[in-house]
Amino acid sequence: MELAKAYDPKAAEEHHYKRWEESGFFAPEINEDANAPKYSIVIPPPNVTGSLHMGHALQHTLMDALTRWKRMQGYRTLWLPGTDHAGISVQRKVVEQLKKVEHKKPTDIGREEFVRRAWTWKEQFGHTITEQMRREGASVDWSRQRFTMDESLSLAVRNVFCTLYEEGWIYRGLRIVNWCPKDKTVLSDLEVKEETKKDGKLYYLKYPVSGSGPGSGSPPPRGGVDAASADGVVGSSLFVTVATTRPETMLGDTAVAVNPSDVRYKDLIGNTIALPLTGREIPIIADEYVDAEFGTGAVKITPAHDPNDYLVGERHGLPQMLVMNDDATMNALAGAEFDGLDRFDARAKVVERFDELGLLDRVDDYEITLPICERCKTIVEPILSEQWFVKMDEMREMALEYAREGVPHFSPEVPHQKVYTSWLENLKDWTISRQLWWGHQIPAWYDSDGNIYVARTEQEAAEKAGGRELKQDQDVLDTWFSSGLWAFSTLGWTGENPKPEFRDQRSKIKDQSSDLEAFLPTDVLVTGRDIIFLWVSRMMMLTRKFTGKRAFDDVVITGTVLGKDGKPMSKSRNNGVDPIEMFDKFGVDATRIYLASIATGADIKWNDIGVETYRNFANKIWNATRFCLMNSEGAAVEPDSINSSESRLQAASLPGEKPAKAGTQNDSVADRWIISRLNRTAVAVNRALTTYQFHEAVQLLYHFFWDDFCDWYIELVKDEITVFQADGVEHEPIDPTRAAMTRTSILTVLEQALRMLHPFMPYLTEELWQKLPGTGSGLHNAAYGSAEASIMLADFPKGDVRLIDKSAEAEMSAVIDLIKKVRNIRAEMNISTAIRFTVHIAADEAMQGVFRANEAQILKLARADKLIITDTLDVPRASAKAVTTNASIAVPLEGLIEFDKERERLSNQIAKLTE
RNA sequence: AGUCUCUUAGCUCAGUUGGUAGAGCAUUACCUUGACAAGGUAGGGGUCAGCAGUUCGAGUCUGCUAGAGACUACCA
Repeated sequence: MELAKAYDPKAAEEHHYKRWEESGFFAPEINEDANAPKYSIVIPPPNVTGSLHMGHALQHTLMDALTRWKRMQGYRTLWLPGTDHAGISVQRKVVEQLKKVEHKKPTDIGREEFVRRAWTWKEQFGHTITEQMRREGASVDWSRQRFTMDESLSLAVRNVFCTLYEEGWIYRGLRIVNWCPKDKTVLSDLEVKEETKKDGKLYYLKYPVSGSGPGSGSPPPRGGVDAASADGVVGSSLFVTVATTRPETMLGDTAVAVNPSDVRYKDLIGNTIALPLTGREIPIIADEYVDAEFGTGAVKITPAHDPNDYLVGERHGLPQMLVMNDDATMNALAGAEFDGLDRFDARAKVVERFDELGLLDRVDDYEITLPICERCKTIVEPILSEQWFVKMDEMREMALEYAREGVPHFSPEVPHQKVYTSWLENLKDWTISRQLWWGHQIPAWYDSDGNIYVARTEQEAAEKAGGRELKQDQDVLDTWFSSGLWAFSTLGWTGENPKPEFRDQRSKIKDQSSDLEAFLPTDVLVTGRDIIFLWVSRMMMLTRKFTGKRAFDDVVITGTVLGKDGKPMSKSRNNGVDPIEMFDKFGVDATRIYLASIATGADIKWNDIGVETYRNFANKIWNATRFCLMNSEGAAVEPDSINSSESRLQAASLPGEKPAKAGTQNDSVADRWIISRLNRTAVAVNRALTTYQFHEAVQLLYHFFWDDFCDWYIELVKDEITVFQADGVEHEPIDPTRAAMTRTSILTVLEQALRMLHPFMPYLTEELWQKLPGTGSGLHNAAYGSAEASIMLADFPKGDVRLIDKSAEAEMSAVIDLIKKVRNIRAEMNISTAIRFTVHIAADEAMQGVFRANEAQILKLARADKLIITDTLDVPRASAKAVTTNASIAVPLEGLIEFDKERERLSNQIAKLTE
């Protein structure tokens, strides 16, 4: 059999996935061993907003490598796929589409129709995502694919909500929340990001103190207290100046606060302010919250528009005046003059009016960080609003207890283990309601008196309400609420007992009723650092609360794949790299193994050249296999020939009998060496994967394959196995028995290497494996004995430390050293490769034996025609000499080079270098 | 402001209990030798950001300095 001259990824990628999937290789049921240990991963469900990006490709590669590795080891393996409904993101996409295509607003078509369109959107992009994952080679069990709004997962959501409500862990309350005026919904703290504005302003507004005048006993004006000038603007003569970045909120001020120990204001406490533009009187209060050193030491208090002010207001019983609408325009409470104005127009107008009244003290440039909506970048407005919250007191403790035991364990450990723990310690309540239509509608109903009935179904609510007319809460739950259940809701947990049957339509699947018992806790979660708090922490809490188990033992945090400019990939920067383009250009396998070669958790600047390197590696693997196949006559893959030390010993211990298999006592140093290297590599690869050091595994495999196997082993045994030409006729190798044995061992070593590469390069390795003689289901891990043959079910090499042969490695390294030094002499002396010469070697007795045993290989690879091996060197003066760790070598140069020409060349070189 | 990370060859990056610096790409010379030019052979190139300390010995441990970055909190 002869392969094409170069590897064509597309040809290999075309058919294997389909066969794997259709043969059920991805499902845990493929495992025939009832006692097999289990291994499970749930995928971080991609948002159904669009297509997958390079970050997904990275995470999927790592998850797939782990899954394939464990599957090959005989684990009952489940990698569960699915997608997330991504409330806000999808809602926004659908709104945009509606506007663009039909020039309509959501309210024009109504909730029901809107949700229907969102489902259509989900179908479309969910499909795109699953097709991309198939291209990636992801060995996920599609029969268990989930969506966060599946019926069973939605049931789980309702049950969790109701249980938490009944236990008092969920409550409805009036709080300052983050409000996005564009999306018109509340956001959790984690969905709010920051943006630094260098051109921000700090406005100093003068508030006239009521009923005070000069000589009324107040202290000499200092700090923010101003004696009024003669203009007597609003009939007052004393001012308190406050500083604010949001002047428009003054319309909702209900107090001015000062520090109780601030002597400047001491006598003003208890007085009132005539709040300009509103005609309202507000008190001057004392509160420790105020920092006397900052600004003027006097703070306007707007309880309905600022979290700190809210707390001050609570302490002092201040009224809460909400002066904005949900789109961040001012409302009627702001006054007729401002009603309907956008918050920024209102700001300008407030400032303008203060200026007109002579109450604008000054405006400073001030760098300010603004809260912005993570999704739409709109400036978030803190406002007072009634929402649903999850109390974090008990939840926090549940996660913290685990954290103290080191669960989950993060890789890399630094800094995530610590950051995760300290974040938990300072956790605030979680706002879970969202003013959206797309998502899980909150299972709470209200009667006309405002009584709340939280129930699993409308019927249950109606019963509780005793026949009163009910209206369901219009809000939906935060996307992360359902995501937080992902580790167990995807495995069949619904909170119902007995479990309802949602799986009827999936009749071809065997009994999965025990998925929850079998696969929870999952083994590892692979995800990005941006959702450690949003998702990882909540899964730990909710999984423990509802199943009593850990969601997962380990968390692998991947780095960020940055654009070529070193910045995060984004549409606005136009620095994105589409995984599909890379697949097309370099192949899926090259892209995958490149992604796996990145140090765990490290950010990476995207670099096509990195992928190209592994594309070249793929081609190297292809061509090495091509060579082995061209010289495979009479041989086949036989793992026993190299793997089982027992059979090797056995074969060697039967005197007078010919070895039953290749690779026994007749092993050459080269054979013992490559077997040793193979096992050393296998042990190290397993260890690297166990500790999630993917890049290390990749490096080990790369160098084993390219350096040890291709550069040395193939070159060393080439003559033994190659069909050669002489006198225009093809000849079989001189020693056919030896050739057959070596051909078997080279094929077997190659096959072992392909198995180890499979988790990273599934397509290439399957393509080649299928072509090797002797491969078949007989090579499968015992758990897959009767399955159709595939490398993905082959037994993953464990590596046997007993086969690590230190003396063979030492001998080979002496031989390699020697060959390299001779080659170096040739290159330095500028001797043509066509010229063969005599090499003198001086070494101790043991090493002499080693060199004699490998004389043929040394002669060939050093392109020498004679070795003279002695105790001490005895060579003419005109010899090139070199020293290795174990030997001194010399090559007499007489007749090899023309000394005159060499002298000339060297002096030219000297001249050139000293110019 | 707090916590943390990074700074290693021209470029992109590995370096896991401290023991004489590694890879890929780029580069130089030679080689179209029957697996592979997406290749082979042999090179060149680094006071591991700086300073001080611990140690027989420091890229690796400690402290400080200088750059870069991340996260959390606050910012009237």
